[in-house]
Amino acid sequence: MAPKMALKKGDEIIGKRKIVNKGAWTAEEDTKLSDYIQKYGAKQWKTVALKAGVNRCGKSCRLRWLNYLRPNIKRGNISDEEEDLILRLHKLLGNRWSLIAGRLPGRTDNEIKNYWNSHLSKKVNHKERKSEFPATPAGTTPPSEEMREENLENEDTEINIDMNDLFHFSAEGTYGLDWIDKFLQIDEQGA
DNA sequence: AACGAAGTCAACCGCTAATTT
DNA sequence: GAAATTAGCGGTTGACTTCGT
Repeated sequence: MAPKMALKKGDEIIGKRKIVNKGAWTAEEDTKLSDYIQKYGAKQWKTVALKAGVNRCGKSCRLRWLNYLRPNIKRGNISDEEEDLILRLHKLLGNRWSLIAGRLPGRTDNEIKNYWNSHLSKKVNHKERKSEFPATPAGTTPPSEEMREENLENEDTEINIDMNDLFHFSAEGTYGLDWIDKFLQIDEQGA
């Protein structure tokens, strides 16, 4: 009698058969997937999933490879420059995480998204709330040093640019990211 | 030390767009 | 041109960790 296959939490089961693993990837699965992709390339994720021997769906393999296993990936320690770039690009593009990640070599859309949700969105909300309380009228308590610094920072990140121009520009040209470069150049000059 | 709340992040889900048949 | 398949994206979830009481 064949031994029962151990089920981990989250494994998907149809009937009495274990179909695909779910949840956190093990080191063994990572190795198998990396080895397969290095040999045969990262294309046709369904095939990769089947042949790499990881018992995962193609989607899961793709995500794991793109976000953690592929070469030249950077993890953690987002620098001030990167953070500044994320803030500016988000101001311009909104939640277009893959586009933003495309401007940050080695960073993934998932990491940028997580970083935004756990760090930057709070910062931005904090600043926005502060800016709802403008200059104190004469005779009342002047703004604190901290608040004045916040205001200066807000001025620094103010974007003095006609967005219609930018989108018109992007529509005229190719679908490349030249227009974002243009935007960033203008933004840097303004800062 | 124990517990709950809050924060973080890896992974999944559902949807759309792009590509293939 | 239509249908099926695959790839990619953004939102959300849930496990784990850290912090405060």
